Amino acid sequence: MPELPEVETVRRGLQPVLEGAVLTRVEQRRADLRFPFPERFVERLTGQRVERLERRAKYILVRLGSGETLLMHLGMTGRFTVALPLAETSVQPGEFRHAAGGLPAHDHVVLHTAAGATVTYNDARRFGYMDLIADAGFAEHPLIRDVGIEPLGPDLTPAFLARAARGKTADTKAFLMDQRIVCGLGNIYVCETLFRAGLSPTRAAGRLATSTGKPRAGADRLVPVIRAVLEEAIAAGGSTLRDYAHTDGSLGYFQKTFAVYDREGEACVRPGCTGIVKRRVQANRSTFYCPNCQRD
DNA sequence: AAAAGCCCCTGGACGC
DNA sequence: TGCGTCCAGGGGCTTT
Repeated sequence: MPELPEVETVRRGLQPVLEGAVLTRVEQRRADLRFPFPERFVERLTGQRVERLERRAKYILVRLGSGETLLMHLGMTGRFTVALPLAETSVQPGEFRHAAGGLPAHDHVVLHTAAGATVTYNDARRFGYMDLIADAGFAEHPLIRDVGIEPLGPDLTPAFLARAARGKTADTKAFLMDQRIVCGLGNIYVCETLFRAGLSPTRAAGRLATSTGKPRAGADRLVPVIRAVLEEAIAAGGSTLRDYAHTDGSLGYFQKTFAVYDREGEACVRPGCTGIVKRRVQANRSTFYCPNCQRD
């Protein structure tokens, strides 16, 4: 379920366990996820100190003492389980399924720290992946090079959106989903953003800009809405995470009710609106929207 | 170059 | 209870 807010929530959950930790043992239980693991994956991680945990787009970046960075993408079903040294405090965020043979199903990578904690990566569909990238030249790496601006940073402005959208005939939904322009938004938050901004998902992206690339009203509305949607989701995930870190282990990510996502057939939540949320398919993904609030 | 399709993979929900 | 179908928050690759 990882879009930017979920990835950031996971990063914050892993941070107290991994930052400053030394990886004493690493288990890699299969040769590939979406892509093959890099050469000598286990050897290059074992013995390393984790300097910092960062996030870029939907990637979690583990900065290592060796001058390499472990890059992790969660795909659709990637999850981490953290087990702390004391049995009483061990927590298992998310479901913990066991295969018939004994080993938990789909636990592909396990990191053991010198302090006795374990961090387990579980990914049923294996759309996630991991890579090890030298810090020198990191920005030019193919996985990083073409990633667009961070939506919560200073680069997201109406002028930026207008310049990027100018002349584009693709619909606004595809424009916001495109990680090369603004990163971090996925299907849920694009639907929520378009609803809150009152923009039709099928509207041509080029209409965010004038013919000379200056922002029009849609671009002005999108910027604060994108920020608000993501920040609210992070705040909700963060509160869930505090519970998980200190008490019963009931993480399961951020579960908030959405305004339109997965609400086909339900009444629009906007006060006074009599619209019914519709679902349509764009680029093989479901789009949820209110045909009344998002006419154009 | 941009846009549209297809594909990767497993599991859960649902209908019969 | 079992089986078939559809759907899922990711994005890369190929075709047009």
